[in-house]
Amino acid sequence: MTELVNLPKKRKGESTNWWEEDELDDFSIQKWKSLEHHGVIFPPDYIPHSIPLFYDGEAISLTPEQEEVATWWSSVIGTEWETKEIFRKNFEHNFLKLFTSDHKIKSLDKCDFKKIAEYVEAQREIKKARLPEEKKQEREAKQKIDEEIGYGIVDGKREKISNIIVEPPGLFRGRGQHPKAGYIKARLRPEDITINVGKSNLVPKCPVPGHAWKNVVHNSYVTWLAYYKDPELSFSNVKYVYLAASSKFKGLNDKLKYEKARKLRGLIDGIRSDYFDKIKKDNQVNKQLGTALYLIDKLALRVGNEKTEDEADTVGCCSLKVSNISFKENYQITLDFLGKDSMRYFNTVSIDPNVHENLKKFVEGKGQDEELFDLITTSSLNEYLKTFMKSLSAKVFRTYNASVTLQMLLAKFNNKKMQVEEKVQFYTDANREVAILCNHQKSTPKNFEVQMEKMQDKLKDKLESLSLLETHLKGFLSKKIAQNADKKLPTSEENTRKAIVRAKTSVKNMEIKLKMKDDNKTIALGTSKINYMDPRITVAWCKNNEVPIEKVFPKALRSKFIWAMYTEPAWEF
DNA sequence: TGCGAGACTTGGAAAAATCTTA
DNA sequence: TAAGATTTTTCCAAGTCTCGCA
Repeated sequence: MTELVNLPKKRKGESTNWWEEDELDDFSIQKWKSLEHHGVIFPPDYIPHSIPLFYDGEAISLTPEQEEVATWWSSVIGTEWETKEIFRKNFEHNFLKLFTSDHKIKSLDKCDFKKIAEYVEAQREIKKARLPEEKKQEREAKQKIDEEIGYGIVDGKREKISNIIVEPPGLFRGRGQHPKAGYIKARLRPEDITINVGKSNLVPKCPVPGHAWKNVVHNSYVTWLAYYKDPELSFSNVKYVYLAASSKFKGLNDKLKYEKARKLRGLIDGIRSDYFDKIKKDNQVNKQLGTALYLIDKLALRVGNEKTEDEADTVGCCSLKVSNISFKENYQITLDFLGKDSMRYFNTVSIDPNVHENLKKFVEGKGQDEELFDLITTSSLNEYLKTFMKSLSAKVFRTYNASVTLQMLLAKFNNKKMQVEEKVQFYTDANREVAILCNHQKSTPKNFEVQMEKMQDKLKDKLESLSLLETHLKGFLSKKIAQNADKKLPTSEENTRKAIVRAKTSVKNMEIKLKMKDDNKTIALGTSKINYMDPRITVAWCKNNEVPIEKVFPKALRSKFIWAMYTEPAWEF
């Protein structure tokens, strides 16, 4: 077999790779013994441009603080954020708070940001028009900083950090109908940052003169290097600074995740028969547990934790409402709800008759806004799962089903003679099935229709030249001179035949490309690749079928899944 | 038991990088 | 060889799930 993957060569006796170590220290308890890093860095200060805002036609000069916020709004103009009601309302509320109560600015509608927006646009153009040389210099400067402070040292090993620059201030872009979208994210200071380093390691120097970190801790039971929380936004989550995906911390956890899903594979038959028992004969609580788990297993739904009022109103399995389900003939149901990131889940499926009957009962006598599964919680469901395996939880089913589906689909491959491109397409088709199962969507790309038309035109051209060649060939066969002899057509019968073969391939490739583009229009393939499908399935398949791994895993994924790159061709999930 | 804090994974959009094409 | 298309990476929002506390 050819060497398909460029891997670091192992030296004799060397075992510095965590995935090759027989005995891993108990990672579930203590994560590290020594931890050293440079802390975080802050985005550059705001540089005022002194362009006024116009209010009722009158130029109003702004303080730097007001101006910065006005500039954020200006950069939103022309996007859908500008007209999004909640975003607009919250922004107005928070923007007006920056002015004293006797200030004449009282309403966003009367604010004219045109001049600032022009400035923002001009800045964009300048950035876009940078010469390649400038871009290169910028990139190199960035890399230098990254090289200097973008790494930490964990137990003596140098590891990449994923996010050393703290989040810049700006407008909070909550998805869907997030009730707080449009709020102002504050500029963070060192006094907002808690640093985590080893007790005997150097505490990173605060990069802002005259300031100090909020706190320095030595917590070896966690993997974060620092955390912060926006001091102004009560609803905002804590943000952590972690090592990059290629690190041991992330890689080991990732591997453990897939191993857990593999364990589930061994238990799945028993679990399925158990939840079918619950579905059929137990009491109401158990009926709901069994039914919910059935949906999670069959449809790869998320578990659906309760949400607070400060979040968008989305649901998962346990939080489904009566309004999200409708019943069809032949034991079919339609689920229609907004899931994570307010992505719509809309699916009509045939389900088990007992489940169908249960669901109908759960809905009986309830209002549209009431919970379908009112007797269970995500905690009680996960507790039920713990009876099968200590570490089992609902999300493992998504990992398990995604991986099993990929493996099953890839196993159907039986044409090693295919071109690599066709093999990759086969893989992509399998990937897409998984993405559809997990409901990973993306919005239709800009200009999609135009691009499709262009491709259709090209295909038409190709078909035309093919038929031209075929006519030309007939000319040879009937010993007549072809009609289009003036055009550049092959001068011999043999060459014409060859040209026809080439043209046919070209047509076929174009058709495939066109179909792929259309099929992938709203399907996001990356999420399942990055998070759900065990990479070892992909690596083994690639090795078996002589597909270079870089055709399916780009650089970042290859280093994220470095632990899976040595997988044997015979490996199975 | 219910709840919120805390830590970690998962997610789509946008930016940046790279490839393709006229 | 620049513009456009496509792929890859970055960004940061939004999930899951455990744990400790009242």
